[in-house]
Amino acid sequence: MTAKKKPAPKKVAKKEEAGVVDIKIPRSNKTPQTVRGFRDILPVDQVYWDYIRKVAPEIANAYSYDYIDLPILEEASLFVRSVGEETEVVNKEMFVFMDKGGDVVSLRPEATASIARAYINHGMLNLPQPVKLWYMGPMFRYERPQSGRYRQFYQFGCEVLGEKSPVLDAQLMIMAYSFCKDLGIDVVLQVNSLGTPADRKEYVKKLTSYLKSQMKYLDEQAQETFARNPLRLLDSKDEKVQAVLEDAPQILDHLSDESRKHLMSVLEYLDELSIPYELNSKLVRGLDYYTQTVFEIWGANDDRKGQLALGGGGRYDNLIKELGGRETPAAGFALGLERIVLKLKEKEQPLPPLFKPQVLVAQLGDAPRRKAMALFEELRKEGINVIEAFSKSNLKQQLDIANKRGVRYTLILGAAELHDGVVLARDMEGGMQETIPFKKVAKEIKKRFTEEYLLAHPKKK
RNA sequence: GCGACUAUAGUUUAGUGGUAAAACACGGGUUUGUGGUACCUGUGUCACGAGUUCGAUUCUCGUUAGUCGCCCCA
Repeated sequence: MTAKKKPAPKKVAKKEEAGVVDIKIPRSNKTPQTVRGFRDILPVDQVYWDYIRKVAPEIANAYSYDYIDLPILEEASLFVRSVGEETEVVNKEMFVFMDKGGDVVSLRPEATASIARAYINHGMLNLPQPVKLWYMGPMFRYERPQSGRYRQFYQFGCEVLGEKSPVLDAQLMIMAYSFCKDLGIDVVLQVNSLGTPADRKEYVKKLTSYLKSQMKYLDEQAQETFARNPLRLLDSKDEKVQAVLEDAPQILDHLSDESRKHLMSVLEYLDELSIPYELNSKLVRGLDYYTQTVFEIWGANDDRKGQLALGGGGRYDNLIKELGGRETPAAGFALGLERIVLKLKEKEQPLPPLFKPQVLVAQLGDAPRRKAMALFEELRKEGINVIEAFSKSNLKQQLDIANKRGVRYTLILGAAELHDGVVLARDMEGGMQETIPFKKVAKEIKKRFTEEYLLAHPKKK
């Protein structure tokens, strides 16, 4: 009576049959370069990433999302089943290859599919619902690089599974909005609903028959898109296409009562909190798993042309079932962090670094250096932002570094000071110097950096 | 995947058919104890490969990479 198990997919007998080849790694005398679309994010740019790494967990924690690490490599079939076979992401942008065992694997092009897989694999349906997860990490798509578009790019995303309440849709949008807002980026949400799969099917039928009557106004490329997925024509940037679409049926007019109610409820929450959004009936998303609410985050002053969405998301009530789990409603969003950084760089006020050195310990000679190192450790343990330049020997260089790093005080320790058991504290702003006994240094420095002191002596710049 | 443009020091740029210049940045120094100014000094196989030429960093072609548009997406 046991249901017949499907025979396990035949293991490919020989690697050769699977097309696995031993790759000879070419020897090159050229200086190595990063591969196309991949790049180093250098220390000068890390200040932006520091803020992102600070704000992302703040937002996630505030809404009770738990962090999850997901593998960068997955079975390629995961994405075919989730993102969709006919999507560009899957059929031409995935980093797919066969590993040495003959398995077809892919660098992840996005994380939602992995989240759904993890939810199923680990029986998260037995946890209190909804399960709220967030992640941050690199994604990979084999695309033509452009500004704000790399083959390795980073996403911050939040996913909520096991609950279909519209309040969660709204809350995800609020989170994405707040993330940008906290970083000082003005954004507007674009919101639409794709309804249930049945609604969507019905609408696509109507849209198709309308577009068929307009075929003569569509160019070859548009016709191709139409053949592949008529919905994709809706967000076309082509003016002619948009002209044709003016009289096209709107999806919002073809939602079932239930879908309409869901959307209205989402919008009411957004209205209540005065979150800026636009209802955009032409917003469709490139991933097949979306149902009901979909949204994107655009820069406040961007139009659709030439501007990239900072992020997007929506509801995917059928995905987990598609992947073999139980029917589980879910929703989520992801933000493109390179694009966030681009926005941060556009700001006129540069972001102040999160670590602001306060004091530099300078030393002259071997014995003073040993004492200076001990002093450095002491101040560090006291929580003072102290820096040093122990590899330098002359005072001039050390003061130069103190100046460039913008510390307020340089503590100078030479043979004379060592002998007297003091340091010379130089105020880098006025040039005033005073001697402080070793034992009092930490206390004195702290005193000078209390808030009252900073208020009375506002920082320069 | 398609189309266009670009490629000279770490960066931004000049320049020339006879093997390169400036500014800024960075390192060192201006008699080994005082920074933000000044002066001196160092740092380039002129992206890579081939062709034309007596000779190419300069002209031509190819490759690679970047930028922009399309496609698509974050």
